[in-house]
Amino acid sequence: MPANPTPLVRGEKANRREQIMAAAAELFAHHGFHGVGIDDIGAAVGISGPALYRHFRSKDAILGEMLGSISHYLLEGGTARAEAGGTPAELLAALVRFHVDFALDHPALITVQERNLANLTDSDRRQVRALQRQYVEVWVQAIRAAVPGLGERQARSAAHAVFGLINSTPYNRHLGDEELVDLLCRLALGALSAAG
Amino acid sequence: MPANPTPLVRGEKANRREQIMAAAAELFAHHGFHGVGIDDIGAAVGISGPALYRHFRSKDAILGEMLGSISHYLLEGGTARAEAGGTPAELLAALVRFHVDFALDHPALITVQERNLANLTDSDRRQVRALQRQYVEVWVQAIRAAVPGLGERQARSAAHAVFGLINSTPYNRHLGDEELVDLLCRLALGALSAAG
DNA sequence: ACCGGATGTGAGCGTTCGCTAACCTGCCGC
DNA sequence: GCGGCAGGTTAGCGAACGCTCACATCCGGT
Repeated sequence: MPANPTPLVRGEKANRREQIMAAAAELFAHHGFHGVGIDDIGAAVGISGPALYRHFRSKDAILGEMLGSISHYLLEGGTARAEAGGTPAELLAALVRFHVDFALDHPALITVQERNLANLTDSDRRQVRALQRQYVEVWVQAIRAAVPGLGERQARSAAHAVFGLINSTPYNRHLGDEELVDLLCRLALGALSAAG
Repeated sequence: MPANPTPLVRGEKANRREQIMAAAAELFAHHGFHGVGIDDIGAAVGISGPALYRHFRSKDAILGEMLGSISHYLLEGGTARAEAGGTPAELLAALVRFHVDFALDHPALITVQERNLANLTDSDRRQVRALQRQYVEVWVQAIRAAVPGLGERQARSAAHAVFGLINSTPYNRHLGDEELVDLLCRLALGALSAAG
């Protein structure tokens, strides 16, 4: 039945961990970390219950790796744009666009990252927090460069607010993707330019 | 020991339900609905475990009443301002200010309302959703009146985005209350005025 | 041909959860 | 001053949870 047997199957097997993480993200986003059982996650990828422990050390480890890779991706993308050069306004627009794209491409991940930080192991939470702080710092620098007359703390608050603005939309899609990206970018940049 | 014995004590007893709801809100906001046990809530108000069932029918009922009263309060405050008259810009500013005040006065409530809708009973969720829809509608009308050239769906998305902006800040308070209220109002109105 | 590691299953463990039951206590109205 | 009710306690039930274990299966390399 499968047209291209080995490579696709092999690909699927190698991607089991990511497949599990994607399913878990969806479930965590909808019901919360403690509202999802090991069996639910297993069922969502077609295996059942304890088979997950062939791929992850624990349920906490799934969340830990999920949030870890998200914050890593965001920080990397943010610093890359910061180092790319351009005017302050261009950099800010690039950061906004980057974050918006991520939020709309991975609504479940953004939701989990926003809501389930407190459910991490202590050590996982420390790591994720550190990455998040660095990411916020990239934004703070960009905001202060583009919007004159803003203190560091005000810029930090504004950054968090803009994250909230962007992250809130994933599950409220009344608009087409293209139009929504455009609207969110305008809203975010409009907010920031009114901050000074 | 108590200075004014009867009235205060009686007041406290009459307020037991609200006292429980306030403690539960804090716990739900931090750990998620399923991450909080009946015993945790009891301990937070100085009684232990099953005594809660003298005041609430179930754990779900606590969340249900909590989210119900929040959405009721928001809708009431929103419609009151909508009916108060004034220019479209003034109305929008009043709505923003109202929502910001609520978010900063009751950070835990706003957080729970944002994150734990899915944990409600089906019937509770229907009721809360209905109230929320009406509240959003108040905003949609106000936004379209104040910002020309915005379709209904764009206005709805913008409203959700602004809720996200405002609701995100409760636990990120680097600024004093006064300054934060001011900043959030400017950000929200700046975002909306850039939406057109 | 066969062995070994990777992957999955089902049973079942100890714990925790939401909730009920039975009982106790102090206060208010008669 | 006493009876009843509001509000609290502890014990414990049944279910669900995270996780381990012993065992089955499949598949690639020698």
